[in-house]
Amino acid sequence: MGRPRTPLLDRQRITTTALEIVDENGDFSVPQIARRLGVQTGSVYHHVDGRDGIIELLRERVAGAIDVTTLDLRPWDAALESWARSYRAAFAAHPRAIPLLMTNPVRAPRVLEQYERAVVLLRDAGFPVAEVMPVIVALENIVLGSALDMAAPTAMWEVTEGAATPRLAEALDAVGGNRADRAFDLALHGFLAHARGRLAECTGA
Amino acid sequence: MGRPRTPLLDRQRITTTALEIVDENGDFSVPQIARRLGVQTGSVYHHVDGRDGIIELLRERVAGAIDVTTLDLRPWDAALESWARSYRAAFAAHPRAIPLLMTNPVRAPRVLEQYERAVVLLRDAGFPVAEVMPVIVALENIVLGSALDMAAPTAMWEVTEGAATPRLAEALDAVGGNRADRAFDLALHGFLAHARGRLAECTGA
DNA sequence: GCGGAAACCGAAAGCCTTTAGATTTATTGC
DNA sequence: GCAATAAATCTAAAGGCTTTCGGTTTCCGC
Repeated sequence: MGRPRTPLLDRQRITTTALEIVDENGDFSVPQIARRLGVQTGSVYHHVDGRDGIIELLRERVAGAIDVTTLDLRPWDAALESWARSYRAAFAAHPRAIPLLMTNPVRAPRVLEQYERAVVLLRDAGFPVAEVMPVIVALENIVLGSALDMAAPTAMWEVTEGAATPRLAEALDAVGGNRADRAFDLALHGFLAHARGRLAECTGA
Repeated sequence: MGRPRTPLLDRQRITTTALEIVDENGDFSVPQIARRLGVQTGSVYHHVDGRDGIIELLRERVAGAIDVTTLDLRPWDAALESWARSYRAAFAAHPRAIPLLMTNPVRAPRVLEQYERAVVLLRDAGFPVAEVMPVIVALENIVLGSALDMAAPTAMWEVTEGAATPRLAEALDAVGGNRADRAFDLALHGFLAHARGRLAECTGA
């Protein structure tokens, strides 16, 4: 059959289709993508660096939804909070993709720049050099832990029936449907309050 | 060949071998397990409910290392902190297994009981019913986010070379080799301080 | 002792990932 | 304009994985 007059595939369409399939099934395979695009499996490999390459594209696509402008906000804690919320929202938009994306770092320079800017933000705010990375990583732990919770609700939520855990069932009933959001808010606010305190110690003393 | 005089397989040995392989390779397959145990692939399926069943066994095995007695400690915040540390340490002992374990809830009753006890702990301490689950889930987010960080260091740690992010490189140099631990401590202490404050508001007002 | 259950083997179906060569079309240099 | 090269697709195949099924031998209760 040879080369078609107008290309049937490109990285963008492959990425979009893969994300579609992941949103539906929680996973994808190269043959599935090829079938949806009306193409043979092998053809996909001419545009993409294997299955892992597709995952990398998904990671960039999802991370691309993070709002970069949040890091321009002031004061620093408002910027950090907005960034964390936008970060989490980007993953929340594709919860079933999270397990695929979480296990490898984001390599896109676009994301690395955000970390660079976060460092500058905290240094300018008065944090000592050695304190900056712990703050950023801690925030990231909260964001990713919460994102993971949205993708893989940890146990119990479905096992409430078991009469072996009555108090747990009680506590679960008492929370609305927004348990994930409330937990995230709690962890985020707690962390920011603590960070403000540390900064006051450093600059005030 | 038929049934052997002494069984060659059991769930325990399968679990141990699977964990070994995961520790080495970050993943496992049923044929790999069979080869190590000198057995045909199909035989494994007589002891285990498929590949997913093996993952469930791994999850129970790893979670089994969580120290249950920590929840007996008082006051409540000491108990919570010890529990979180033990929880994290259990996963940290097998970092490469984390991606496999994180994406599904733990179904083992042994773990569910821990949540029941955590609920009782917080209720007794004075937390209102509706506040209990957010506190537990938030703590869990921090623990799992931090565990994930140990398994999949988020970007940058290896990409420091790029001169495009000088301030980031600077901040990275300023932290010792314990970045993951320091971030976890920061998030944990921040969260506990916040929780103590919330409790004071509830009981004091 | 006998019948059924248990534990293993061998083999096969069906999926996936990845690579290689063949074929046709586009592009580029002259 | 033409020849050489590059690009995009197909066909085909190797090799791995998961899971199931039937056959064979051994154990256990009665």
